[in-house]
Amino acid sequence: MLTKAEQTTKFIIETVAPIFNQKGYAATSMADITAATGLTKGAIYGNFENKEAIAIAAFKKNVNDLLKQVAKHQELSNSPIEKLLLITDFYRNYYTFSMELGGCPILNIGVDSKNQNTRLMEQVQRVINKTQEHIVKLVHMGIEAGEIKPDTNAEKFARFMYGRIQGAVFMSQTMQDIRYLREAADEIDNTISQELKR
Amino acid sequence: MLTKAEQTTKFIIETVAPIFNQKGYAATSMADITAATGLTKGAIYGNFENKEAIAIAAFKKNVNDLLKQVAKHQELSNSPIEKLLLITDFYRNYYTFSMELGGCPILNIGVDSKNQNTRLMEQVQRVINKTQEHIVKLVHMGIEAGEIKPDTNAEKFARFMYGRIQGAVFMSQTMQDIRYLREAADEIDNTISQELKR
DNA sequence: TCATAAATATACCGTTCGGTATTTTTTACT
DNA sequence: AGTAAAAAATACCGAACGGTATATTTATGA
Repeated sequence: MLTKAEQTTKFIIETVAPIFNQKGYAATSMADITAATGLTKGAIYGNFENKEAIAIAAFKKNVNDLLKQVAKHQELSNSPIEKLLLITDFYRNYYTFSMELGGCPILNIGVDSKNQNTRLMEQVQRVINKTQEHIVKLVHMGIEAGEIKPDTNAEKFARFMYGRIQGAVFMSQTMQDIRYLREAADEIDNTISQELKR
Repeated sequence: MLTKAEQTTKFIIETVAPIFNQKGYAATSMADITAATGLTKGAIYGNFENKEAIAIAAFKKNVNDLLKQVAKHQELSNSPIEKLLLITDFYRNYYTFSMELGGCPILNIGVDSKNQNTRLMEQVQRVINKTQEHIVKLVHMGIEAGEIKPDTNAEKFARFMYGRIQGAVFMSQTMQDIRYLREAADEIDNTISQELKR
């Protein structure tokens, strides 16, 4: 069972996570946080050391929600190559999904924290590395399972896949046009079936 | 000849352009601006209506520098398809180039201004549309010149090309890894020669 | 050179910033 | 029910925020 403080901490994070994601670290004020939560500064600072700690917790929450959904979507198949296709399939509907988070946290916090907030920046890089390593692992498993060509450069493919998706995420978000994501997903699928599949 | 005020205005823009690009609108303070320029607030506000006007001027300056260089690079050939390849070639070295601007202005200001500063946001969308329309025009010219397959979907290709590049820009900038840009450029070149070229 | 206008500096405005010490309220346990 | 501990509210801090009215300096042209 959660203590009162733990409940409040959770409540604060869940409430301010989309705000930090939308507005960024510097543009989100303590007043924004108290207004959104209905709590006073005393309550906020009783649960967090400072503003940065809230921002980091909010980012982790957003990323966790995101990665959990991506992981869940991959459970629909046991085949490594199918799992890769399920990742792209997730991003086909990412426009709507990310709206609830206040945009894509990787993109938003990545750009926002660059040369600004080192701690947040490190978190972003950690998540990107982790995700790419997951793709690499899937490729290697696909190779072992005989689904994927053995000479595939897994790391290079991971960079392609992640970079292609993030570009589409940025374009869709900025131009408010879902096509960028759909077309990127289709293209990655084509690459998988034409260049990876053996 | 420029008046004193025009010189100062120009000096302010050139000095603060990389700062606004790095830190974003909210995180750049008037104190940052006075410190960087060595001028006082009186001088700044004598030349600009408010902080937003400085931010917009700075963004336009950065974009102008960028687009001018891209345009210049395309002058190396008269062939539409070669011009497309020259655009990707420009982005091969964009990592170093964009460093001087404080990162990619389209990416940085696009993400920063989203749901924050409408005026800046509109500027970003305008620039993206303009650039994509330029790519569309090149494709159409390539078709007319018999260089490009007539059934090419120019708009879709423009979305692919721009989205692919911006994704690589984000990844290279965030992960401080030039490979994303190089590999994206190579891939776009392959697409051009394999799917567009007739 | 001298008056005028343009440009810049100074000093200050009210507000908001992140953060904290203290008081009050609520919770949990005997 | 009473009490100790935990949690939240209040009231405040100094600093920084964007912006402005006014004074001072600098440039310009007769």
